[in-house]
Amino acid sequence: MNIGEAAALSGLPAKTIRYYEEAGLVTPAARGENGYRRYSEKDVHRLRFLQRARSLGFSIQECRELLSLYEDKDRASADVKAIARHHLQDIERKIAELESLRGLLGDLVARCHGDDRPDCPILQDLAGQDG
Amino acid sequence: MNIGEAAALSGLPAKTIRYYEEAGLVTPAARGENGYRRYSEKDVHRLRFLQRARSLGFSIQECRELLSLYEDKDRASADVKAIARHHLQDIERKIAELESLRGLLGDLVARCHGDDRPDCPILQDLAGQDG
DNA sequence: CTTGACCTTCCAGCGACTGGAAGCCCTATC
DNA sequence: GATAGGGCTTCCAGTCGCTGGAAGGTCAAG
Repeated sequence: MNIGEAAALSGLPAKTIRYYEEAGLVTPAARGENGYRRYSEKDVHRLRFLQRARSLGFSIQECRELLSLYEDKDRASADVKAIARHHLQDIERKIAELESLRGLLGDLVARCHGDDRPDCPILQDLAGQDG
Repeated sequence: MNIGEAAALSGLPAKTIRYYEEAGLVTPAARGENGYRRYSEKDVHRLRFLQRARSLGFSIQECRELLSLYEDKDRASADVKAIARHHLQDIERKIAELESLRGLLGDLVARCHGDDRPDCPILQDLAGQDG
């Protein structure tokens, strides 16, 4: 099949599939005489794997590692788990950061009366509590 | 003062200050005869404002708007609040996304025994529940 | 007079795409 | 046969907010 169909089946834009190819994640099975990329069912499976892994927030590099573990029938599940746990910690760190921001910002927003007068605790905070 | 001192006082790297200048956020009061940027106390105040706003996660564009409201003594606090609330919603959306990921991924990690055997619920999920 | 810290500009790269231009291929219709 | 349209190709540029580095000018201290 051509890239369009592979895109439809994998849920990835054709542009992204080409980008993944450049990044060394998926190489189409062959090229047609016209130069078109031709994908096999196996390629589409790989693309779907990538689609899912990316939607879980794994980086391109992590996807590479996950794919290679996936292909390795002698892998240790511990290796997969290590990658996933690392990513999970990353997510938790980001959540903590964002929650801290939400706290700070939520407080400022709550304290700003938000009318047509100029005085504003948000700007006061940004300006260093003095203006 | 030169850029180095302004950097130390504002908490921003000199490189970042130059970048903000290019982005039209801060223009140094003047240039010395040697071509060096010269910053006033007011400039440093502005830089600190930016430092604080960026640390709260406001985008460069939002910083631009916040600064212009800050300079405008006839501003309505409602305008400031609108920007902040918009940003807050953005943060909350991101938190929700990350929490969803944390749920999915945490579940997979918990279900993976993580030993030297190859079978792994994480890879199974990525591959579409079929291996 | 040299060393070293500081400053200048410009260019490149990060991550993961995304948009667009220029051009070839293929099919269908007139 | 001409034309229109869609899909495919490549390559380049832009996104966001910096950050690193190269090449060079400036300045104060020893």
